[in-house]
Amino acid sequence: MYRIGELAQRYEIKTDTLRYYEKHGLLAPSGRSDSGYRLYDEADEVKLRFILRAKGVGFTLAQIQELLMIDASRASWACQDVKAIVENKVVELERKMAELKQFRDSLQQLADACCGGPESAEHCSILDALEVRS
Amino acid sequence: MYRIGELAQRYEIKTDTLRYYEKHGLLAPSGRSDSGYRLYDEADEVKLRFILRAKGVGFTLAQIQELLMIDASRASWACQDVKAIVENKVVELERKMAELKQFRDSLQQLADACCGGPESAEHCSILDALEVRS
DNA sequence: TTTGACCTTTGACCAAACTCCAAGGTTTAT
DNA sequence: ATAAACCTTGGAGTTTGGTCAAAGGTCAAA
Repeated sequence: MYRIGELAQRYEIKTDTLRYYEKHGLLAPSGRSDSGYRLYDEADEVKLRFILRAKGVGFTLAQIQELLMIDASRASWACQDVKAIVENKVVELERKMAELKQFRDSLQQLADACCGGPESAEHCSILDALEVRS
Repeated sequence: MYRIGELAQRYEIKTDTLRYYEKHGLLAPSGRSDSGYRLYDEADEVKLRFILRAKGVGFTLAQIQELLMIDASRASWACQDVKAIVENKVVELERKMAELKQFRDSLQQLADACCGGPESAEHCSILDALEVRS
């Protein structure tokens, strides 16, 4: 069982952030010490990792909370419902990936076309690079 | 030349958002009518599309402003500098894409493994799905 | 010429996701 | 036994990115 400071330090977040997650129903410590200190266990840590990864790929805390609640109560859901929700998220992620890929390809083409020398970048327009390709 | 309402409507944003972008140095209309109405031209629209696309792939307005300023003053930059900046952005985008891909693959595997039937989803854990694969 | 749909500005307000502060209790090392 | 480094709560403040409202000016159609 870890105290809040240890968990925060290991994931490079503030203790305040963990308290914020608790307050907003995302991650409650599984216990408290006699003196009232929050105590987190391995399962809490798994949940935290999930939260941080999901946040990293652009989900809002509200969306993450939804996923966590589905997961926590999955015994009372039907497989087909969970599958549908997960497949929706997959579609959402793929849309995001496609957007990112287009953006990257455009910038990559600009970088490739740019001589990279010491002369003026007059013709290296970032706006133009992102304009043409749909 | 379009007025603020027309441009806003075409990009499904609020007129207030365009005024906000102007106030924060992202997009100023290229002119004003006699009566003081903002007038946007084709180049402003290109810039707006850039802003919306960049925002769509997760850049903050501050980062977008930076790119716009580099673009606007590129005549006074060296090719190598612009190329370096653009290549940095490409790396950033690729990191994001890799994260997204991992997340999607994990969820996809859960969806694939899930029977999708009417029985309890006890064994379809979203947290578990995202846990193992690094 | 007046009604309705536009536009202007200033300034307040909002939600999300933290982040900090104050006042105090706990633990641990010396 | 006392200082340093933790922890508690409650509440206030911050940043980002808008969004709304008030009070008024403009313009086109009937």
